[in-house]
Amino acid sequence: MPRGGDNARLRLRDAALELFRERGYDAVTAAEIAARAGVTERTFFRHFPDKREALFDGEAAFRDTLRDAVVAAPPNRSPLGAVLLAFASVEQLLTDNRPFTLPRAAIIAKTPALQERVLAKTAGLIEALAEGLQRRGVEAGAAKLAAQVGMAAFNYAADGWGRDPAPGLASYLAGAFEALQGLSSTRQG
Amino acid sequence: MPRGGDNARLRLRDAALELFRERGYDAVTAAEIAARAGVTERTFFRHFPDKREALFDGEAAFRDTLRDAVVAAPPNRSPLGAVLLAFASVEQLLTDNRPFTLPRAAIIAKTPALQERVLAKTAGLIEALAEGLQRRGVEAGAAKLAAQVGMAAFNYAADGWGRDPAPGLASYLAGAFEALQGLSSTRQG
DNA sequence: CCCTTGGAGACAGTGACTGACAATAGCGAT
DNA sequence: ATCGCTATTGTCAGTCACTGTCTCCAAGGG
Repeated sequence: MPRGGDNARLRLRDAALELFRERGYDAVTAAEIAARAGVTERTFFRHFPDKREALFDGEAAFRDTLRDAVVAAPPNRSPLGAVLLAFASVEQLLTDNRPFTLPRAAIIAKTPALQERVLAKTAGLIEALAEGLQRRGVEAGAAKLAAQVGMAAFNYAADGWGRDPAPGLASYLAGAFEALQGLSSTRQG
Repeated sequence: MPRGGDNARLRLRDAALELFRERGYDAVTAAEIAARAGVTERTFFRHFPDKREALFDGEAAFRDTLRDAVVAAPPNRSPLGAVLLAFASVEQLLTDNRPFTLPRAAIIAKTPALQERVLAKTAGLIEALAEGLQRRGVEAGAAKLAAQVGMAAFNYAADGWGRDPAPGLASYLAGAFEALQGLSSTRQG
């Protein structure tokens, strides 16, 4: 593999995050990102299929981790239980990545184009979860449904976790599971 | 309202659908759509914020209809019950629009960029459902959760309905509701 | 030492979108 | 009829995301 010690892809990713933080996503051109990384615009597009993707590097790996965690869940777990356990198992990973994901979230919150890409990534995660469930013998339709519901529960839990991480993600996930049961009852909290 | 008898927006929408069907989304330029509609490219972008949006004209109205249906559901309904009832109430509307949505779906299935936009529109629908639930007194977090779960159930139901419309959408929605209960049990269907 | 391989530069081109300004068509008021 | 008023469109110029193609160069293997 040519190209000396430094990895152009990493420099591009970092340069993009920096510039987006400084001036906002829309006000930064791909050429500027490339310049800060010390390469040409063409090279930027060799590493990332489009400008947005520079902010989502590594998502594929996370996707696979999550899918494998679903497969690895104890076989006596229900579909939804396996998904929630998988989310709980990546708590440490999510915590470690926070210094990177927090500023990223701030940028995304300001630009609709990036929010759209987040939705696409989320859909990819759901698909991976469903695939993991199918490997456990869950029927395709039920797997998709459970994956979607599990993702909704995770979002619900992550919302609380973001506000106060002390109780731990697992605790919030348990709360989300209970909230799910309440959705079918007329009694409202 | 100036401009003779014909509505440029409708012509643009129709022209876009035709051209996308003929040659695929990517191979059609905005200028070509405008030309077939008898206007200039600039006018196209006055009616639609971007090229994709030409395929999603009217979604905002559908969104409002669905939200109002949630609000109008009998007050004794559970959050999830209100959402599912709202979906059932638009069955006729969905059936009527099928001649338009079917070819559209074929185009979308072929182009990732449009699939991403579908996800954004779906997120908008979920938000509208959640807003309707909040107007019924459901707490914000629970409303979002119920809206997401309800949308997942609708997708599950619509999948079966698309394959065999005879039993009616409401019947499939009831089946989805039952499937939801099964997600927490180890027993798999 | 040559030859293969793959990342990177250079260059030109397409097409989505935007801002600014001018032109026109219908409409109500006079 | 005519004078504006306003909504809609045309025109033009420009930016920027993204792509194809060709060339160049560094490393590694024989």
